Amino acid sequence: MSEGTEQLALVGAARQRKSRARVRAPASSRPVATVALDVPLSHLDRCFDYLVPAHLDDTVVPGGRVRVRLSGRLVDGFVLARGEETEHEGKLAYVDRAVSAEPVLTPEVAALARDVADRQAGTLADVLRLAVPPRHAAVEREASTPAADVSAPADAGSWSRYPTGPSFLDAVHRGAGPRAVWTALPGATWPAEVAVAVQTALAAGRGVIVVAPDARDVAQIDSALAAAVGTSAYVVLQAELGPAERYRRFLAVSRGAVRAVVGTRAAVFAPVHDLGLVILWDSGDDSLAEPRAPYPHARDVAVVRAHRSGAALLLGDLARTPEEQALLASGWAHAIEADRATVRACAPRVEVAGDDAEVARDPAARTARLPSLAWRRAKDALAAELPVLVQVPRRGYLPALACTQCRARAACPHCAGPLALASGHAIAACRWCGRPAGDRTCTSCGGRSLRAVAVGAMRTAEELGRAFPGVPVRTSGGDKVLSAVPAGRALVVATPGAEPVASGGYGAVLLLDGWALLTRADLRATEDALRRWFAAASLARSAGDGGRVVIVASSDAVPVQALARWAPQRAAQWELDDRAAVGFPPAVRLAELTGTAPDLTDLLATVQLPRTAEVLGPAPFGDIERAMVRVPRADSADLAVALKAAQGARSARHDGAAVRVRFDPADLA
DNA sequence: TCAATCCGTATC
DNA sequence: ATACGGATTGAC
Repeated sequence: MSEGTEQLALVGAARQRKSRARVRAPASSRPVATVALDVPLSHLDRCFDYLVPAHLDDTVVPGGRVRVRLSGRLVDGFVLARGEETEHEGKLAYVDRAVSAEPVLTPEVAALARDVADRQAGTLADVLRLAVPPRHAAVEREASTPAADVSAPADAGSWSRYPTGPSFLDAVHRGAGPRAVWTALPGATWPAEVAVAVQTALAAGRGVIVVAPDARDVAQIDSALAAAVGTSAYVVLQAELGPAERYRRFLAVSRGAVRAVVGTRAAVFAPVHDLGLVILWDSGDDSLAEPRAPYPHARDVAVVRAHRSGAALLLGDLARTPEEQALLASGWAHAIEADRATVRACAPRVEVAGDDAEVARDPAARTARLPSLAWRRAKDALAAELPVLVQVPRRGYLPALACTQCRARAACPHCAGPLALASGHAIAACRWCGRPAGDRTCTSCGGRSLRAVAVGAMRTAEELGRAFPGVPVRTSGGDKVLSAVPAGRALVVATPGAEPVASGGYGAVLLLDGWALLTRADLRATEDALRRWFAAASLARSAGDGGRVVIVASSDAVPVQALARWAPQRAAQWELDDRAAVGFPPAVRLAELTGTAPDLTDLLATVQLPRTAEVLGPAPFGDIERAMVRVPRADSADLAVALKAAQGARSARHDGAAVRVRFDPADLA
């Protein structure tokens, strides 16, 4: 045989093998598989039907993973359904391979993910990447360990401190799907209260999801839950687990072996069976905003999921976010909060050291620029052998422009966006719509001049320590965060969000540089400052036990007064009203579009926006550009549909790069 | 008149 | 991405 004919024979054999493999028959029952493909293209974000070959009949299951051919190349996908019919007019291709017969994508989560993708103008594939962890074949072969049964109903316990608390638990027990915004009383009881709610749903035979912003909060809930129902009644899901363990626990949930999940933001998608309750703790923390496309916030996902599935929803905080206030104002959720007398009994006494406060005479305290009130309260606590917490702002907040007279945030007269001085320009311009703001007056005091607020001048722990000689100093922040400190005389210096819990509570909590948190160049600065103040102040002992909080800030600022009166509800309503007045979320729906100038221009020219839409910009945004589109909340869905359609048209034409679309971004400056 | 090539569009 | 169809172009 010559070399040439040998080659021909080989090619012939290969072709024969191939064609023999092609002689396939469809499965005799439900031969059509509807598949959601893992492709990044926006215009391909829909289902495709494939034929199930007979030999894959048992392994192509709804919720399982397959590999199929799409226009010549092999792509991964999830089977959404098996059926008899297809709507597709043309010929169906066969499923190429059944990757896994493990039904990891439950119908409920698939529908939720579709809903979330639509609301965020994103693709189902992107949401599924957030919702379903990567497969681990070895783990899939293991059996899941069934959870311990929880049959003992929980005692309402400290929930009875809230007038509507017991009725909420009762409604959860009945499976009535109540929705509540819960303002937790200060102190360390909230994890135990979360555990009671979880136990209530579990004892009623329902599934539960608890989501918290970070590993520290998850750990607190974990230990309270372990005490209430035992560690084998639930799983903890967080990113730090590693792929195998993460998938193992995920499978325990998707197989129904475990009914309760505690975790960070991705846990809101956990395929818990017969979901009866979703709890979201501290939803104002921006770790709950997903940083990957399509940027859903765990709060929005939780709201949508509870709404779709009829599960109960509990949004718990020490303060209250404007979004929660909006849910209450619309009547969608009801409030769980203690009456004034109970709040007064649990809260510490909050005192304000104003801007012009007298600085302590003590030389060391003077060096640390400690107001004398703060210094005295700390001294008293230390004398009583109690720890003192000092909250100091982090370095490196974005410098904001503020009114020289009253320190109010400088806002654009046209769209209320933040003003900034571009390098080399003497006139401030709006970062959102780009308009120069040469001749403006401050809306709060009428002042005409602006200045950059130098924030983040962090006082060092050593500096503060010198004001209290002989007292042990502990620091918590950055990459070394303490979760707890023992009772006893100590000075604990922490950055916001990194405050350790003190056993028995702090004798005094000093919130230094309050105005620095308030004047951050972020639209959520006020909300965020309040959340961090309430969180730190909640670690103090109650007023009756001598707990004192000193905040160094202007005493006539509304948020400062809200803290002093321990009235997070009033602060949230005030903030929501303010956002409505200037047109910020959650009073409106705002889409942030970022991309190169040509891409943005093209998208904005293509998109068929709702009539009510207002376009701000594009304006420079780092190396690229940014535009904002805002609509009344009633038109949110129309805006998302319009942006999705425009993105789809662009991706179908292969016109330029995609434009990033984020709705109501958590960090807005 | 026919084939090679280009462009736009769908992808099951 | 790649494949396909229809239109366009260029050589005979």
